[in-house]
Amino acid sequence: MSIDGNDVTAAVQGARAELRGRQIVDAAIGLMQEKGSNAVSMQAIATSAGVSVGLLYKYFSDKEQILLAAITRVLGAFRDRVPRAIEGIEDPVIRVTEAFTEFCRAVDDHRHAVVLTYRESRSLSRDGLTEIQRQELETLSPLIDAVRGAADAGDLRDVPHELFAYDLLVLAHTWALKHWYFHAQGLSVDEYVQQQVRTVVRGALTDEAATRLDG
Amino acid sequence: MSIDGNDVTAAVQGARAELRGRQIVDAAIGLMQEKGSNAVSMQAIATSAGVSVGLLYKYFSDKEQILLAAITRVLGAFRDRVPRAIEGIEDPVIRVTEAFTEFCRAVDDHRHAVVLTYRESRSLSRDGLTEIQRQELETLSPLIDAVRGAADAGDLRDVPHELFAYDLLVLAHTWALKHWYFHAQGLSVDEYVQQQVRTVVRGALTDEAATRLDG
Amino acid sequence: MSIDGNDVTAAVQGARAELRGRQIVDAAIGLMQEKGSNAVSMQAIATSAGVSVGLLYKYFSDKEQILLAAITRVLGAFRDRVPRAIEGIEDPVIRVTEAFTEFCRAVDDHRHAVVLTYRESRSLSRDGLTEIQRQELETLSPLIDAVRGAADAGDLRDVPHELFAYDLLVLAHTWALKHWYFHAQGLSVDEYVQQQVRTVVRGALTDEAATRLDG
Amino acid sequence: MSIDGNDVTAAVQGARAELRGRQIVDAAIGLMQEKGSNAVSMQAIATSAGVSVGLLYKYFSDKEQILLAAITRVLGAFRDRVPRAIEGIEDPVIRVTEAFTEFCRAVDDHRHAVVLTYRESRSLSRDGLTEIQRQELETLSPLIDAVRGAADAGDLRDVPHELFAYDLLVLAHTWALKHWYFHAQGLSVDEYVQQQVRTVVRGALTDEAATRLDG
DNA sequence: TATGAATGAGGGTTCATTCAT
DNA sequence: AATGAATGAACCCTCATTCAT
Repeated sequence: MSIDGNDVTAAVQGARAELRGRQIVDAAIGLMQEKGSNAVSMQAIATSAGVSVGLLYKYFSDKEQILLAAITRVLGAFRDRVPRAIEGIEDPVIRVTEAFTEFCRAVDDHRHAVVLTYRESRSLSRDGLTEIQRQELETLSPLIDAVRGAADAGDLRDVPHELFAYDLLVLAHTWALKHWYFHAQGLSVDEYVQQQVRTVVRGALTDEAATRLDG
Repeated sequence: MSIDGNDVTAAVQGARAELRGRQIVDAAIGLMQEKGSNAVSMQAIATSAGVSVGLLYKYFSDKEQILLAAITRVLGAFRDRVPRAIEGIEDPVIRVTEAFTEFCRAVDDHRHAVVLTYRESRSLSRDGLTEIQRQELETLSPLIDAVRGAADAGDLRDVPHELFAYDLLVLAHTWALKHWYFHAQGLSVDEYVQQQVRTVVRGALTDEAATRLDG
Repeated sequence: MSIDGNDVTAAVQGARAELRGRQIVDAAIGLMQEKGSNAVSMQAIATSAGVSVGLLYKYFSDKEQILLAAITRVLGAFRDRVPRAIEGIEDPVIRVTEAFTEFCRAVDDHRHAVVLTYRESRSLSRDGLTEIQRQELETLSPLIDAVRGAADAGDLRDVPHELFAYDLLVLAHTWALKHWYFHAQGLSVDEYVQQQVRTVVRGALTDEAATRLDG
Repeated sequence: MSIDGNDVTAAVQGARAELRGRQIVDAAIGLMQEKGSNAVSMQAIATSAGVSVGLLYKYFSDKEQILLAAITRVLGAFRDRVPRAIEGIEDPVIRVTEAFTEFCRAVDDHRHAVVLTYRESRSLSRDGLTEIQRQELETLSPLIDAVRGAADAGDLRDVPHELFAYDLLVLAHTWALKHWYFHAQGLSVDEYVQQQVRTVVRGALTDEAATRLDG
């Protein structure tokens, strides 16, 4: 089997198309981070991506789709990184703390993008908003699993699993949302994680599990 | 001490001016609550406040000042309500839970405005943003005090006071930010508070204090 | 009864508003006549009317409303002039010829506007189009009345009344639509009318009525 | 005479070029017919013709040329169909009625395209417009011939030949331009033709010729 | 010959802000 | 003090046209 000219052409075009889409979304994320959301005009995205306004509409049907793609990219990273980080870890408690840790690190890597998720989501249509919320729930899912694992192992006090998992998610987001505060306190992300583990995670554990965590 | 005619006039004018300012900010908050912040145009604020567009600019130099005043008012409510709610309560643990509870209820009363604070903050000027952050710290202050009180009484595990207080603040905000989620779960604000107390506050207490909370 | 300041103010404002509306529609008609329909941009209308783009939207909700108002103005003139022109004329045949004559003269006075009606009507929404068609039927109505009058007097051959009236309307429009042709033939509007009467109207009459017309 | 390889190539290319041009114009006409002329974008024409946008510009220098070619094709059909339809008919009066009938049927086959001719003509350049007018006169020509034939045979009252012929042309166009009206009246194209013949053509005939028509 | 990605001027529309009254 | 008519820059989006491949 050989690859003929058309296939090559198609492949090249596909690759270029992908590249363009990435360029545009990157530009959008970049702008959203540094400027007020108002500044994220199609013109600004085009300029920042180094393409024309018209081309934007070849790759995305309208502005909302660009926003959606940008947010999706960030949330996708969260969804994928957390399960991978706790792969192979046996201790249910460590699975929880490591899931939270990785989530916080992912947030740290996309700090501005997380902020923009909170800021831009309401400028989406109802459908777009629903889609983003669905994706956020996907990022919650690995946390819930880890928490349930700990609960099944008898390591958790009697706390509502989903709420506890959601708290972990929110407190990971908080690292981005309130970075101005923690930064003023001279806190690094690792210190932040460690303190939150000591404060929130440890508090949800049974004494036995807590001893294991401390040890 | 005598009050002459000019003073009276000035006083009346001052009172009227204050009234006008209040009217305008009320209108702005009202619009923010019910409509998407898209609806918060100067024209909409003017109409809703029952004044002319021109008059808005007599009381506020530009739109940012109105937004700032609106956010300030909401944050002010948080700052004032929490200390008042725990006035006279003796038990340090109950002071913490009640402070948190009141904070959540205040958030519930201004749900959309809280969301808007997160959403609009980056459209403010740097100065405006700094001012909002300063005010947020003021709302944090009563929570820190309550937490310190519990710590001083020996009711707290070894957790960082400020971070713990900040978590409570964030989780109060979360009631507004993630209301779509909790609403889908059929959670009322009181149930939310109760579960968060069980999950986060209880976990920060010593065994002795926890027993007191449960009892 | 006296007119107080507010009434005066309101009256003045009302007059100014009316003036503005007229200005804008005049500008729109002017542009539509001389340029291709593409050239009738909101910017062009604004410039031609001597106002800003923004102001256009204070008086008309969107572009379609301006177009609609322009067409309505022209059709209104047709509707009003024809009945007035045949007021007091007794002879049913003369009423028909005079109605047609006046219609043609009205068309001649608004030649370009008639052309624009044909040209722009399809850029309207379905509702707008329906409205224009309704108005065109109003301009047809006096012609139908005149034709029926002649028919009732026994002056008409057996021709379908409405179609005959509609033919007269169309042939009046034709003076505008095909002016390039008649102009090349050196025909004046009065000569055009006279020839059409001889050709179309006379042919619809009974011999007796035709003799009366010729006489 | 010999045809060498290059000639063959050139001939094939010429044929292909002609085919392409036809494809494109067909697509343009098709779009004009079914959609509002809004849909007639270069992209839409290309897609509908099954070629690329770029190729359009190999065959036509710009959009106006495509529009022009499309209108030309439609008018060409009118020019050709009418003489063919009355070929071999002897009676001068029947030649007139049949010419009109065929014209109306041709209009009915291209209803939207006729409307578009009226609508788009002013968006053409002056040269383009002149060309269209010249072509319209070509479609008038067979009607004039038929009318002159009837006049020469003494079948016509004293009516201006050209104007009468032009009226027939305009009333044929009217079937398209005012289709909304006739459609609302439940009129088919054949009924329309029959009524117009009774109203307009019959009225231009001498009594003797009219009797022949009725018989 | 044929493609379609890329351009950018121009379209309609909104809205914070100003100023004559 | 108060109005609201007026402004115009900026928004999102479309489409005729070009050109590297």
